[in-house]
Amino acid sequence: MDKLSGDYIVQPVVKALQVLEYVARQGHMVSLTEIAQALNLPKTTVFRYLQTLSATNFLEHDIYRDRYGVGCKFRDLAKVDHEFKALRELAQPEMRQLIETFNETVNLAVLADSRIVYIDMLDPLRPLRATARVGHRHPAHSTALGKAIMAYLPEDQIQHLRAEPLAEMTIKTTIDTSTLRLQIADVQRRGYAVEVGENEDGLMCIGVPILNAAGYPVAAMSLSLPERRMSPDLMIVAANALKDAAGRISRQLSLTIDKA
Amino acid sequence: MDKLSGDYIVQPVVKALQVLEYVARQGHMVSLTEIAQALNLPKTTVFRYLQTLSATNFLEHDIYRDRYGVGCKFRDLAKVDHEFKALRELAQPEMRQLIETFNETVNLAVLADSRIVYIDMLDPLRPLRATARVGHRHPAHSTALGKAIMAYLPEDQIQHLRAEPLAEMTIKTTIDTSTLRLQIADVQRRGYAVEVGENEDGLMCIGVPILNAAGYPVAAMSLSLPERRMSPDLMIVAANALKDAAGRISRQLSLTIDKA
DNA sequence: CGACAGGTTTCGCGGGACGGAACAATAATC
DNA sequence: GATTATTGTTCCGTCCCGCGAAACCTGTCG
Repeated sequence: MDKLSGDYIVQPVVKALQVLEYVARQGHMVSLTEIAQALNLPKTTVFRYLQTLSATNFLEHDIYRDRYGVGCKFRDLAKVDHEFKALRELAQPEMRQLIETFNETVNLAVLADSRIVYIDMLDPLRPLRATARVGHRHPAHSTALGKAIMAYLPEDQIQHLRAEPLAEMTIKTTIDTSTLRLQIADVQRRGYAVEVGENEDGLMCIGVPILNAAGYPVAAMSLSLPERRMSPDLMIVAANALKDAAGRISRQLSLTIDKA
Repeated sequence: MDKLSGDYIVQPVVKALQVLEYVARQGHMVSLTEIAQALNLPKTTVFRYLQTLSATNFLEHDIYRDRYGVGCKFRDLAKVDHEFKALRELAQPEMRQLIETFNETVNLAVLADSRIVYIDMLDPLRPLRATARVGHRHPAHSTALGKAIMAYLPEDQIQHLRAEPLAEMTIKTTIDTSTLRLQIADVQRRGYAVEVGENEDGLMCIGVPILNAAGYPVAAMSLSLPERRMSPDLMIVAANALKDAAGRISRQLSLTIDKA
């Protein structure tokens, strides 16, 4: 009971989490009284927490035998977290390798609400570098990351992404849907996406998708650098390096993640 | 806001869980203000929940960049739950098969605090049947389930189990440590454990271990029946059926559970 | 039928959760 | 480097609501 009683510690939350923990550790459904005795809490109090935890689906209440077990919300969150963690950990060594090879910013992103979200990033120690940060969002159509993911999405989901008009990030941003469609076809053929100054002036990006076992693009990885530092040779080398790295990540993901 | 406002719903808990959920779903570390805005809650309130969730290790606080992510306690619980769930689901069909074949009680149990805990159970529809229920505990040394697990435990852990004197459940209970040692050697040789009237008078039990990929006995499965219904023939058949079933479960467990 | 265990409801009290506002620390901008 | 903006932390008074003892209900067993 050291740090669990500070000024900013909310007691109901602490106790409810104790209940949650106790239930999860038992491995079988448990009764109200058992929990109350094990945690030295009044029956009434535990009852309220169980109601609350069940209402939020963190616990599940078997009404018939009045027992409580772990609920679907908890399992959902655990799964989501597990997958993100696996993705980031598998991508990490590949990203290190890439930044070491090219000395340019390497990004990892996923699609959320029709936009891409950066979930990891490695910056070189150079003065000039990309300005995006982990957690920032950009439109899918103006980034190589977004184009890479879109190219491997089922047709109906692509449609959905173009429901609202395409935002114009810079003068070069592709805002015409039929042009975008052609670009996506290119990505499908080549296996990587390129964007030059469409998202931020003077910056370009090469992006590749990371696929799960079912071939669905769960994420994308990119190399981001100033236009002036690009050359045709570098483009080929970088695109291939990215494709190889993403392929390795995809393959390992399929092994790690539960199919269920 | 339907069932989240009933009489027995504790508001602080509901809101803290919303914070937890939001953080888990982002896939990257997030800031206080971002959470507060996303959930339409006052900064101060979110601050308190974050402190509380961090203090309990459900969240992790990166002090350097003031960002919050999923914590180790949450991941621990998720892992424990996942393993129990996998065990129960893989064992289920085998247990069904066994009860169909023998029409006697089938038990699934794990070791906790030097005692075995029943985590699943299938009863036949016969009048005479075992009285234990899911969640009940018995001493390890007086049950076939416990002996089966002990026989596959590393030596130092077996020692630990015999630290306190062996409780005498019935007149037949093995309370002599050297006798117990001989029984365990038998189990190691045969691959299954037998107990007759040691835990409850008139009842006997045949138990087999379920091993994980490392060969550690994570659980045990047993067939439990009245002594009078047993015969030498039945013993052989049942022991083999149990060993086969447990082997299949063990093998599938190794595939399902993350090695990490 | 009476006793008992386990879950649910009631109710009055008082602590502590609440959140606005002030403050501090850090980052961004010029 | 000065200034502004942004974000995290602390303070404090209000009042709500979380608390828990006790009463109540329900099903089970001897």
